[in-house]
Amino acid sequence: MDSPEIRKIKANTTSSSDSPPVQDSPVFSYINNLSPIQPVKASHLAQGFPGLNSPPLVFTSPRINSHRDTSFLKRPQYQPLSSAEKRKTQDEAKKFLDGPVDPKITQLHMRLITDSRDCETKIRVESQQCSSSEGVDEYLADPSEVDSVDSTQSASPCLKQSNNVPETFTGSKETTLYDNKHNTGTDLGTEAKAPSEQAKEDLEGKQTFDAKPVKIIEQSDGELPYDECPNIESGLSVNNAYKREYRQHLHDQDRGGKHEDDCDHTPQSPTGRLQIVQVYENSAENVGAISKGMIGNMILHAPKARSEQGGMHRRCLQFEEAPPCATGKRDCSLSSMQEVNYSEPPSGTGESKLVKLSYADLKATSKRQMGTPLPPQFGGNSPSTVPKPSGIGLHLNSIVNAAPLVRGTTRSIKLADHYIGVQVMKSASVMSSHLQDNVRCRSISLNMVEKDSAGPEDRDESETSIAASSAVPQSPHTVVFECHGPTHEKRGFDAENVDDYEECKQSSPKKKRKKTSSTKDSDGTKRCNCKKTKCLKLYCDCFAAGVYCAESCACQGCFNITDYEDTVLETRQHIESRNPLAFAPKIVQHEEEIQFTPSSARHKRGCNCKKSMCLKKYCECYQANVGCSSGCRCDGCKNVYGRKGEYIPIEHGVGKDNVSDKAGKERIESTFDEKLEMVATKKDILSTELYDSHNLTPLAPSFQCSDHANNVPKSLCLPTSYLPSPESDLSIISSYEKSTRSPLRHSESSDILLETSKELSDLGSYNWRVDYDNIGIADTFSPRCDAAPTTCHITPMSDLCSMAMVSSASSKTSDWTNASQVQLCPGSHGLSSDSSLHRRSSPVTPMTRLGGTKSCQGLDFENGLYDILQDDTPEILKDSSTPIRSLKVSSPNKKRVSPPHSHNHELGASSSGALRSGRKFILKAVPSFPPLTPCIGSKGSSIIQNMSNLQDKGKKK
DNA sequence: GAGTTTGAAACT
DNA sequence: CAGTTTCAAACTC
Repeated sequence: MDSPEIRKIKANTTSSSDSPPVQDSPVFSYINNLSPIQPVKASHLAQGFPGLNSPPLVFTSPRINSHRDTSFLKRPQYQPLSSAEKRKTQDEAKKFLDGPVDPKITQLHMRLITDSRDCETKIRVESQQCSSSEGVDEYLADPSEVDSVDSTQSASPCLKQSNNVPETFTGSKETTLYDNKHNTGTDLGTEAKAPSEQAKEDLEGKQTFDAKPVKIIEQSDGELPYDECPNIESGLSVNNAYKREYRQHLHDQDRGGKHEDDCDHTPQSPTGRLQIVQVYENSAENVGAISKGMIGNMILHAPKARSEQGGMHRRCLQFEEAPPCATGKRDCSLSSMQEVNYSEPPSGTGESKLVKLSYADLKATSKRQMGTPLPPQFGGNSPSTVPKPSGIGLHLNSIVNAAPLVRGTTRSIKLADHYIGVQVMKSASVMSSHLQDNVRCRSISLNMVEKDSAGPEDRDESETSIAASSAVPQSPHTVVFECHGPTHEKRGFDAENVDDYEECKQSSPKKKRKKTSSTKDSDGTKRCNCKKTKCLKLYCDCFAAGVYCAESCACQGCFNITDYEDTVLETRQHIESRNPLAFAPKIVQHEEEIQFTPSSARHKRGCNCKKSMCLKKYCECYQANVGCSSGCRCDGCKNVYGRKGEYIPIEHGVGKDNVSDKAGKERIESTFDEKLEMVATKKDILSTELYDSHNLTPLAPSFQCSDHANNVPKSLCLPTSYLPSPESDLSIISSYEKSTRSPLRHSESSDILLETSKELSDLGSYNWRVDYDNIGIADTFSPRCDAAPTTCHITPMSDLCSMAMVSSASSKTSDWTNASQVQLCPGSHGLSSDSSLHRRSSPVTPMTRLGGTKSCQGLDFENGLYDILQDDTPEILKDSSTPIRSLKVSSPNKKRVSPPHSHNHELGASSSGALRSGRKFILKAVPSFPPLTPCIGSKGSSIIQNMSNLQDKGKKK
């Protein structure tokens, strides 16, 4: 069917305007949808494109046809096109001809694309599985080149762009593509958008738009054409004929970036869809400028390519997302990795070595072991491991958290952060980078981004980090270990010569900058800048967090390094002797408050703000994203998270079962809403705060986004139990304390994650997840939503990932993490959504918080935080746990579980599922997170924000 | 980047 | 416990 019609169309198009009418005909459009490519091919190349069967296989629907057509066309075209000149001439002529036709076609393609998108999930899997991608890729690879050549030859901008795309394959593609995209986007984007958008709107609606800009960037940046790009291009170009070529050009551009991303990351994740979609959108928009026809083609190709290859590529691009998808695996792997690492960390060297190779090279100079927990007393060396767990569900968080620990990771994280920042702005693709894979992707993406914008150093770092990550396959731990290496170095510096240390610092202006710029690293790990205390007083965030100073730290004469473990321990003990709770988590849930609101996380000591009105980071409560409590002595408290005297209406409690019961729910919700509003209104503040928290955790980006979204989140936030996060954090903390005491943390955390993923799917948590998924879907900020659900299905982890994906779609990474967290909680943690949430959010955040410095500990929980808790906190916690209001439950594991209501508030708030979920989960989850109580607040807020963002998005939609 | 502000930590 | 000093982060310019 297609062929004849297509041919006609082609002829028409080639001939001139005739084609438009034909295209206009619904039948024609339908045909085009089925196989838009073919027609073009036929007309132009006439090469016939036997059509790639593989694609069709994947796409049974119209797409298939189109794909087939394209594929077929591509091959045939390719051959015929082998003569680049001919193609060029043809292309040019076609361009003109196609131009008009393309719009229609594009619309059709759009439909196809949308269909393809729908199918993308399937396709992704299929594509990967199916030979279509490969076959096509192979087939396309050559064509792409040809096309590119042709295009290049052809003066038409489209061709140029396409040309660029091919180039990008080599590695520069991303940038080139990106540039092209932007350029074209600006120039052609408007034109192209119209058709593409229309088509999209028709089919998808407006989903693509949001993601486009960001995605594009990401794609261009993150997505490297390494693997697939060529293929994609080829595929695109191959598609032959005018449209195909044009498409290819467009696709190439788009895909170039996408593919690159995909290549970098991996086609695995369902995220590919999102990415693809985004890419598509991006391409459509950007490419749009090229030419409507081209755009249409591009779109068609893009979708196809997506389905075929693009899906994979984009998926890869979406690494972040993909990671989430893979999170299940990743988590498992990570958990295993973590476990392994954990076991290793004690030795420390083993892991560190691995990391060191890459990381050390990169940041061999790193002064300190960022995340390294304080010496045995504090928490042993293993901290690095902990981060992974946190990272599992919430890679971002974990990353952020972990980053502090490991230099390499931190950099990667930093990069990721930057990237995230961009991505957040752009898309959620980065968001997803929960798992190591994600990390890789991020790092890669970051690298990409950095290449585009960042300086060479960062690039190198990112690359190295990436390499490291790759070397250590996906084990954030490795990164952590790397940190150890640096720490030793730092030790050397600090230990003997502060001057040297300073010199070293000077040597790394970037580090200093980062440090100076913000106390927290991009990772979210804290960086100290101590000058007089030698990092041996609570003034030092690192020391206070029970973590060794890291490279990023700009401290002078630092003694908070492994070399001075003894000194550190002594000092710590001394401090503890004076104040047993000195190292205890500052944020705790108040049972009293809990009654009112599940999420009653509060600062243990309370703030004493006089001028900041608790609206700035001067306020520890605000900094921790927790509300002020009666314990605060602040004046004129306006804490967005909860004013003094009023309990934060965290959703936890309200969230569902727990809170709902209480009449306080409404109040809480209202208060929470108000808070949210406050936040929204105070975007700046929140942004800063959130940002900080974000820094700590992946969530931050999302938060930011959410923040940007602002008020919107409220509705979302409320429904979600995320708000409780702070509380959860507290609960987590308490649990953490308990857990920390128990050696389970790491294994548990990791295990929990894995289990959670599984269990969640298996257990009722699944429902819970579903809810989140639904939410995310409802949000359906973008095509991602679609992908997300699908991804979720892929695996339990995937579910979480998908959730994350979904969330990421809306808020992207951060959201994703949150979602994932939530999911994890319900499932594995059964503990409770809270626990899961907490873990994800809090665990991560805690990691992040503590993490920067403590993240390692957190990572090391077993060794680091765990030790810390045991050593310091344990006592403190033991005592403090009860002493501290926040610590509700007695037993670490039971903490959450035992106090049904109160816990429910904490946990329940996060989700009923959590409550539903078994205790096991909770217990497990708890252990890992507790250390980072401070983070909790941020997490919670981040989660909430994410939720709110999602909600907002959904509302907007 | 330097200087100021802020509030926690430390000290008395 | 209160008051003061020290300190480092947060913030501003």
